[in-house]
Amino acid sequence: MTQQRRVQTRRQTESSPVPGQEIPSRPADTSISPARRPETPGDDDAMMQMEGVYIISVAARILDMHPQTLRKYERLGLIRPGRTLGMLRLYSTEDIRKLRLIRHLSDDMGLNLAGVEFALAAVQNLLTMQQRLTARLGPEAGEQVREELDLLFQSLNLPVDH
Amino acid sequence: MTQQRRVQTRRQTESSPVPGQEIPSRPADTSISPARRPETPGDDDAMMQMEGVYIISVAARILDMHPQTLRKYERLGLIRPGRTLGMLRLYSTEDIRKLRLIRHLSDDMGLNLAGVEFALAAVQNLLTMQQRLTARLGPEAGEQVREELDLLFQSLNLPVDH
DNA sequence: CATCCCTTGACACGACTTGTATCAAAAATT
DNA sequence: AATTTTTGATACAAGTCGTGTCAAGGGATG
Repeated sequence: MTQQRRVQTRRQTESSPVPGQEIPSRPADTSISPARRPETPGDDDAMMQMEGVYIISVAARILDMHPQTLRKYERLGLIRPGRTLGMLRLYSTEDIRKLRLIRHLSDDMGLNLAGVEFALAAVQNLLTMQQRLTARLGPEAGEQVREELDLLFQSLNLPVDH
Repeated sequence: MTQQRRVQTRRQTESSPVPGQEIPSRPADTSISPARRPETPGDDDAMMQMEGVYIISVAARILDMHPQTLRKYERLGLIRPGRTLGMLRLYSTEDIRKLRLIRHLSDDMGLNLAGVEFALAAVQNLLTMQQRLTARLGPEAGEQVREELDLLFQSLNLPVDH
């Protein structure tokens, strides 16, 4: 294989803020009005962690990705960040985590965006499958399923996400 | 979404044989000396079906793919066709099936080859996971796992293979 | 209200991917 | 032996994708 990856420094410089300076303790970070995102129906698995919410520039700096890349990912349906009243994108910690996975799939594993979409759907479906199986077979069998799924994720080079 | 697929007629014309003629009932099809492939160790799941073995030109015509594409797929490690004593590639029915899956992943779903590799590994690992779970939980639970896996494959647009 | 900073959407460019074409040399089949 | 096919390597055209750039508009602070 050795699928010749894109090896660029991933410097995002949209209106390059603070030239030779490291992240200046997040200026306009939490100063954004909440305006919680639509809150997808069956999504209380994560125990209500509303730690951080960032606008696109901050999220891009945290992830070291280009803001345009984040916008394109949204256009393609890979992520769905919340919006403020003024239509500004708001990236939750969950979105950040998902974006990290996307970056890993794309940069490290060489998948194109269609492949990323496939992989994300696969992970999602596998997790719900595990839940359904625990419901059908009971908690102890569900634990065995979870172990096997961990092995699966590991052998597929997917970070052991929750 | 709508990942703009390559829409070409997929006409392979390497030394264009039989210009305006349809497949002439497979001429040098089974007339190839066997020289069975290395037979991977844990691979007796398929019940010894050695139906057909084709050289690259025949395999390419059957699949309506370019011979160079098949060679490139082998160079990338996606398939491992057998070889005759003279190093000619021999494609088994299993290889043909796998190539159909690859074509579906690539053309219909828009995955690049890294994504195809990932998807193939995922399918393979899922099938072995199912076997391991049947071994750990018993045949009846294994059947439930198989049902859920079928649902999974279906929702991922993967043909319900075997 | 005015100014400044940031975001948005759209378009374009450069690097990379990928199927296909072409070639000479070797092998296979007649 | 002669002819056809395969093989390996190289090259090209079209598509993909991250990034840069631009004008226009919103939000926050004075």
